[in-house]
Amino acid sequence: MTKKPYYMTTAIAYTSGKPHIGNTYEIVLADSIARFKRMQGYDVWFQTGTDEHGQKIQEKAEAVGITPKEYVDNVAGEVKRIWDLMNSSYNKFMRTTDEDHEKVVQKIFKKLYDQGDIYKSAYEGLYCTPCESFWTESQLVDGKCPDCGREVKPAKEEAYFFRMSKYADRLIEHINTHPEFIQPVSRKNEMMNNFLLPGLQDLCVSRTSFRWGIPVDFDPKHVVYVWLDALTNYITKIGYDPDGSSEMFAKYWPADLHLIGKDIVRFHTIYWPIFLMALDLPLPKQVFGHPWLLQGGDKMSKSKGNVIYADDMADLFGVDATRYFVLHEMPFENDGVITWDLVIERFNSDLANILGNLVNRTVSMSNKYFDGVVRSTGVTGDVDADLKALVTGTKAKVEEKMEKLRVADAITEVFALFRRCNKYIDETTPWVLAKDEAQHDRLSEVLYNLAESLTIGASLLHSFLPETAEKIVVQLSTTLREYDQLEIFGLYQNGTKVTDTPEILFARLNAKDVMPKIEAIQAAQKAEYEAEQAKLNGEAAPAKEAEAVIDIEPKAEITYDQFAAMQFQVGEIIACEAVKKSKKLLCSQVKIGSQVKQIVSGIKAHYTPEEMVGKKVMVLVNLKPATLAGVVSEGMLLCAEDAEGNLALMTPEKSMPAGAEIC
RNA sequence: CGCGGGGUGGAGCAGUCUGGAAGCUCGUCGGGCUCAUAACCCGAAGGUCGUUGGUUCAAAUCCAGCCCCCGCAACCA
Repeated sequence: MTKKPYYMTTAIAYTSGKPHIGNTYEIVLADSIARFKRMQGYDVWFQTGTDEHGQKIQEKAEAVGITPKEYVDNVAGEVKRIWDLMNSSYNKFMRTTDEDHEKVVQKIFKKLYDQGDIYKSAYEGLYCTPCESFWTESQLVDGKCPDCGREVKPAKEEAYFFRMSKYADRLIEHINTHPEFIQPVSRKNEMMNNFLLPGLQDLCVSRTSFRWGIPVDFDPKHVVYVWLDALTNYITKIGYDPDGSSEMFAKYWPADLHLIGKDIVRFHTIYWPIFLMALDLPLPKQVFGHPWLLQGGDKMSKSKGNVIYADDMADLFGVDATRYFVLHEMPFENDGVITWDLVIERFNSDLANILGNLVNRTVSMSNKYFDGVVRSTGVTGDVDADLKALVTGTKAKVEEKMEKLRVADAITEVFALFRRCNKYIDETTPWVLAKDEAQHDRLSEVLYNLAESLTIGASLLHSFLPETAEKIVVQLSTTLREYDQLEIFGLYQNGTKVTDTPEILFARLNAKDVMPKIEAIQAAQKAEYEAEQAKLNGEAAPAKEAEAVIDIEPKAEITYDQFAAMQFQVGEIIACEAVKKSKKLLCSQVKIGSQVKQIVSGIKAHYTPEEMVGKKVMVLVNLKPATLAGVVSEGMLLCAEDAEGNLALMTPEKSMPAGAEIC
């Protein structure tokens, strides 16, 4: 009987920097699923990789003076190194700069163009360079990019578009008839309500504004834009070809699972299926948008030195402890929290106390009482049945959780087995039995039951903590159990001699010992960041002296009359409060001469209401009143703004009365 | 009325879709035990399930309103 194929992917990592613990979560999660599926007997193809094109990468490479290719080679190597460090068992690490991928992407583009799904037009709109996105007037927030809040510039670009609307109805139909397609289900409604039901916009699938991408072969001015390039990796690397696909493709497609972050669910459940429909290919069976792992309290920031990287964690705690943490702490639907305190707590309580200590005490007792030889004598006790029932029942529970991709819950089930073993030791009190010669055989049976339980437990643990599971069975002088034997109690070879030199699996950690190391890592990170910044500033040496200088777009010349039409006066802020329902706005009562005007300003990020009060500021008085966030504003407080968008109110250099004209 | 997520014992979370005795892990306190990594086992305290109102025999769970927190930045999954 041939094995059933199972094809799963992670998102491919964007090569803009070293992956941190959050990125690493996805690969470990995927790896656990892949290992579990293999144990269940599936023929698993597990693919991951890197997404290496785009304007941002081109710019980053230019900034450090190397070619984009050198840049991505570097980062891709780093990503792969971390994936390998985490012991991930991917079958293929693909890169979007791989030649075979690029070729097929070009063919796909041509095919879609030839059949009319892609057409040439022009993109006109407001462009945000850092986000590489066009926006319409109505999408802007306060006139700025809704994604990043930065300035947008009007731009026009010749571009190819994909006719999304053509397939929208088919996709809606598919989503409605395949409830398992988008997981967790809460994301499904989001997609339907926000994107599908209001009507799909055609998607821009090429760019002319940068070169670092796959060229459109019949129109070399264009490069293929990111999603058509990135998403297709799922098919190009297993042998899809518009001119005839490979056997491998026939075997594995459609994919069983795309594991992705919740932020890119939209691309995987709307654009990707539509591309596939256009190519006349079946859709993947399931897309799972996992939540994020967030740094507790403080935001993750390199400048603060509190970014948690997988390799740092692995240095401090070991690879399996790192895997355990991200898998266990990540809930199914909501974001998870990671702090060093939590890591240490989990490490001590679960890995050292419950698991490591259990293995250690079991092996120690076998050595102490029986010179390491574990033998079943058939002398059972009342409590044995309960132990055996739980141990042999664990497989089904783990399987059930894994079926639903509830990996954290699956691990909890495995640990419930280990907890039960600890309890069993207390119930049977081997040290008491050891004092009574008549209980010799009972004692032997108890230790046999423990060794057997641990073997089964280790086998179930293997998908999640591969190294640890192997270490356990080595200490017990046995091997991991086959999946379909995990419901059978008593397969541990009678008379096996366990190791006489038990190794501590996880040595308990003292926060006092660990924290200095963490502080050292964080300090190093901060120093590295500052060095980088210094280097960047240093390389822009000519500009360094003139750091305070800033150039802005020149505006058209105006006449004196136009200038004179604007009335500026000194205003004194006599009261100020935040505008409710707004993130950015403060509402000030400004005394100008004998009258008081209400003025709303977008400066909440830079001034608190308290510090506003009492300031004398420059006010544009005769501006037409406007309503911002439901509040009337009768003028404008003038500010200077630097390149980062920091604001400084203009105040008179000498004390001036409220109402004084500025001219 | 921008979008989205969330508010459950000291901490981190499950439970909410499909109403029916408030649960898990950690921590705290008390007890037990000594094979083991000061570990393990048992017990206890501790919650008006953000708030107000509604539906119901019954609401953490369904409905309506309100309050508060977080992200919409990046080093991005």
